Amino acid sequence: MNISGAARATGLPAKTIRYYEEIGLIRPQRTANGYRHFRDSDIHKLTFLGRARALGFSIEDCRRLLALYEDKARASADVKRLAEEHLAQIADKIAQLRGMQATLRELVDQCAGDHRPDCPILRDLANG
Amino acid sequence: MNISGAARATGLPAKTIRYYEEIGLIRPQRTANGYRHFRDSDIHKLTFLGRARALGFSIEDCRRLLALYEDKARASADVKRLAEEHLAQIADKIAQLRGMQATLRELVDQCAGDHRPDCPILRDLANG
DNA sequence: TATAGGCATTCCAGCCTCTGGAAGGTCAAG
DNA sequence: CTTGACCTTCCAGAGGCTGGAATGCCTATA
Repeated sequence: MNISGAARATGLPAKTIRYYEEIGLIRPQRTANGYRHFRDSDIHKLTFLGRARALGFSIEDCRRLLALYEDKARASADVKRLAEEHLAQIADKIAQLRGMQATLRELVDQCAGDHRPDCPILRDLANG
Repeated sequence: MNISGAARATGLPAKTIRYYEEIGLIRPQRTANGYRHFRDSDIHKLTFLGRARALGFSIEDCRRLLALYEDKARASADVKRLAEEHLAQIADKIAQLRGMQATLRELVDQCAGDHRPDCPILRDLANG
């Protein structure tokens, strides 16, 4: 399977697949003409990566997850710890966004939103 | 006031202040020796920028907000629209994070987290 | 006056994760 | 033999800083 097939099979853009090879997440073989050749195991890994990325894991976390995935003597505790740390980061981000959301929602609700210049949003940004 | 004073006054790192000048958000004067000189209006703008960034507005949004802030003939509707669009983006991000959170939480809860290799998290990543 | 230190300046590189585009090689169909 | 769809590599840019190097200025003290 060449790169466009791998892209179709995994849902990842070809550019992204090349990038993942460049940073050493996958090592597809090459055919005589220099084209990448993706085996089933490469497709599996790419799919794995796509799902892990969709769950918000960083590339470095993905690298670790992939290593655990391939290590048949892994401890599930190691996977769980990674996932829990990531969950904590997600929770942090959500909390931060909710803070912004609450503040901004309040300001927006107070703003007349008409042709006049007076604006509580700008006032708040200017004066705290 | 020189750059370290401006940094203290606004809570922004000096590096960030230089960057904001580089991209044209502020235009501090220069003294004879080439040092930046920050007037009160510059400090106000930097403070404004710091608050807008803290609410998650992009740099380009900040540029627009600053322009509206300085335009005494603005319509508050323009500010409100910007803020509402940003609110929508925040809501999108939160929804996306919550999706990840729900999925990952479920997987983590199913994982024994012990010394054995069997792991629902990896299974899910591998097989959907 | 020499020196030390703490400021300031500019410029370049890197973070993260791709994404777009240019310039060129390869392959199958007509 | 050409066309068009692939493939390759390499370079640049996105956003928003952040770190570091090399260099210059200013002030205080010995």
